[in-house]
Amino acid sequence: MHQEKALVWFRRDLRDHDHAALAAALAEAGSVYCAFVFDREILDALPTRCDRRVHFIRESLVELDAALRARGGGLIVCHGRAMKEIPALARELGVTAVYANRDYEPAAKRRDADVVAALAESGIAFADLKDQAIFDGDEVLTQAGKPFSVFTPYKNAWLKRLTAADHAVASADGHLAAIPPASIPTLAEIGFVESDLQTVGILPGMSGARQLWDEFRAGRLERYGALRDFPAIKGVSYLSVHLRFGTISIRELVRTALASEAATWLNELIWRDFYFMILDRFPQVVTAAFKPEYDTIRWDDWPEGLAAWQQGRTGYPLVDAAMRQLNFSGWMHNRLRMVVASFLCKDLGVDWRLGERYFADQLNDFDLSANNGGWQWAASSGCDAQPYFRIFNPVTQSENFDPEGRFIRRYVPELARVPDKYIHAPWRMGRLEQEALGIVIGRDYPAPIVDHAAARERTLARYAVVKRRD
DNA sequence: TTTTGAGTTGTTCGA
DNA sequence: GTCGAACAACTCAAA
Repeated sequence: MHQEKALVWFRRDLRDHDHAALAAALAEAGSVYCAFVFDREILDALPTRCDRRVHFIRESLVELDAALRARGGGLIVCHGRAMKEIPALARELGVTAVYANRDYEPAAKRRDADVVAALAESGIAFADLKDQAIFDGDEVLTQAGKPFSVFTPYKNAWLKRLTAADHAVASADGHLAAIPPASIPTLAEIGFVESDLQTVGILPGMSGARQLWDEFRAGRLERYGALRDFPAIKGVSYLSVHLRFGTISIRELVRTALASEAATWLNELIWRDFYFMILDRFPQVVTAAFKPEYDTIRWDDWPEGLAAWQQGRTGYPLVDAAMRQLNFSGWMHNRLRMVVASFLCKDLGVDWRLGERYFADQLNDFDLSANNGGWQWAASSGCDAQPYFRIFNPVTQSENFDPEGRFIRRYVPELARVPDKYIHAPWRMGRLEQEALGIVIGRDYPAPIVDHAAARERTLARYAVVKRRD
């Protein structure tokens, strides 16, 4: 296929290297334009006008534009409905094809189908490329040709299928079309205000990704398996937001993980593919349980419980510290995502979808596939082949993964003076001791909102409806 | 078709 | 406090 002029539509892939759609366009077209659309359909649905993700995207676009300009091109940035803007821009530029990287979310698929139809009316081709994932939903299948629903056999098949070509750099020589000077809208121009991105230490763009990646690769990749479960320790990569917006290439991460024999970290990257696959092949998970029988569970309608969880005042220090980390920074350690998700579903008895929604609003790295997969796993309604379901004990998790309470004290400063012995369950302190420390439970820090042992019994009863009955 | 081995991250109990 | 077994008990995926 040869195109005279082509347009690359950037979405969640804000980089100019190792980029499948850009490489394909450069290889196949004489001249390539680049564009991004601030999609009103997405922006208007956000709950507030101060959003770190919009801020992150905007700053990343400035850097992407500069990188493209250094190569003789530049980025055209529109603000409107993508399904109108992209076909209109394609016609205006006179391109014969639009290239984009494939997206697996149901809403994105519908949008892209609309764009394809509108382009077709003008005789313009649309090519979507695999870029977000190493393997698409139809590439790693069971011997019966069906998608996997259990991770480990999926992972084994994924690894068996992998060749160097699957993680090769996507690059091509070609010509970027020159465009007039930068016209990237400010946040104010798209109806948003500045966020505290810098304050919470997030560096956007390819340069921000590069800095984190260099640091992780040089010093921590090898120790990831040993340190990843401790939220007080700098053990993980912190690259999630960059993977979300494509400021770093998944292929580069996989290449390095393989070369370093960093199997535990590679597993996490395979989980990412797994949940892309699940969302692609089972789009009903967006609203329903992956295992349908779990939709017969009756959840409690408890707005005050949900609010206490959201605001980090459940009286369980690790849960509260984790939620406050999320509220403060837009990020939460993965171990804690499991702890707080389990707490909402299995201690408070609240529908996992409400927790999923809160994470969707708060997480800088929010990705529908991974967030939904994680919540369904925590609620036991998702992809987990265990014959029974797990109920995390929030105190035991705290003792195991924040043994000295360092993480707790960082985000729940009112407990700073509580001795290590009681930091995981401060209500166990005697009244006199509480008063001596000046931390009275119920006055200076909440009493536990539920008793875990009792909540556990209620959950066992609540979940009994999913048992097979003969 | 039937059988077999195994499943991200756990908890509790009793020695 | 530590350790190993019991818990619960199903369904996936391959042989």
